[in-house]
Amino acid sequence: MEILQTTEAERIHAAVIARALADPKRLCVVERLAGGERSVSQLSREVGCQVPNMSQHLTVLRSAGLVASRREGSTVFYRLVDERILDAYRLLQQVAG
Amino acid sequence: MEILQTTEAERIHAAVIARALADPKRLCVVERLAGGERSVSQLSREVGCQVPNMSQHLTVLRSAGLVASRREGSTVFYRLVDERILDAYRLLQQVAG
DNA sequence: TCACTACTTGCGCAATGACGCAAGCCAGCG
DNA sequence: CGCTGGCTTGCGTCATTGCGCAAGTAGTGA
Repeated sequence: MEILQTTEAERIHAAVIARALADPKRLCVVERLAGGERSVSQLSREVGCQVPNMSQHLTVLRSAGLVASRREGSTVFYRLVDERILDAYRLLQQVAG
Repeated sequence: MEILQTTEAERIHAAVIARALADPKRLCVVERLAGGERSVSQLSREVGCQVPNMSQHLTVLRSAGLVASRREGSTVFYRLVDERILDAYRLLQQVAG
């Protein structure tokens, strides 16, 4: 089965991804973005937190490379960068189940 | 594709799993355990940390339900509970790559 | 320019996490 | 018994995280 990675740098990078997914609200964001891009205010309403807090969560997700943003007028839309994030999330759920 | 989960409890549970994987040393432990069960002292040697520290990391992994332990004499062996953890880890690496 | 909306950033606080070190626990052995 | 090896637990410290609130920035339109 294996070929699990070797270098410390790779482990650190994977840990950053895991850390980004290690919060219920951020997982909720991922769920929403699975349905297409959303603005910050839209996400903060749907997830149920204040806009500054949502902005911070999105910063975490973006610096982990999981989401990207696009500006349209004064509105910023976020989207998932890689569909495999959803596969990873699903696996987490399965292991959790 | 979706049907990503709905309830807050499920998200919290998935977040606990992600948090358990959100540390390079714990990922290293997962890698080692992919090759079969290991004792605490063995893991602490291979991963490169002190035994008490390793014990704590293993506690985190166990309370997330990712590993289980077995006692043989005075030695405690840990093993992976679910092979899908490795799939999840591999996906994290792929997204990271 | 002014006002308004949308978002980001800074700050302070309480909570959590990782680590080292010391102490405790438990099984096996003399 | 005590002693030793293998683990766990407790404690103190320092860094990080999530959050609320206030302030700052940027685009839009009157």
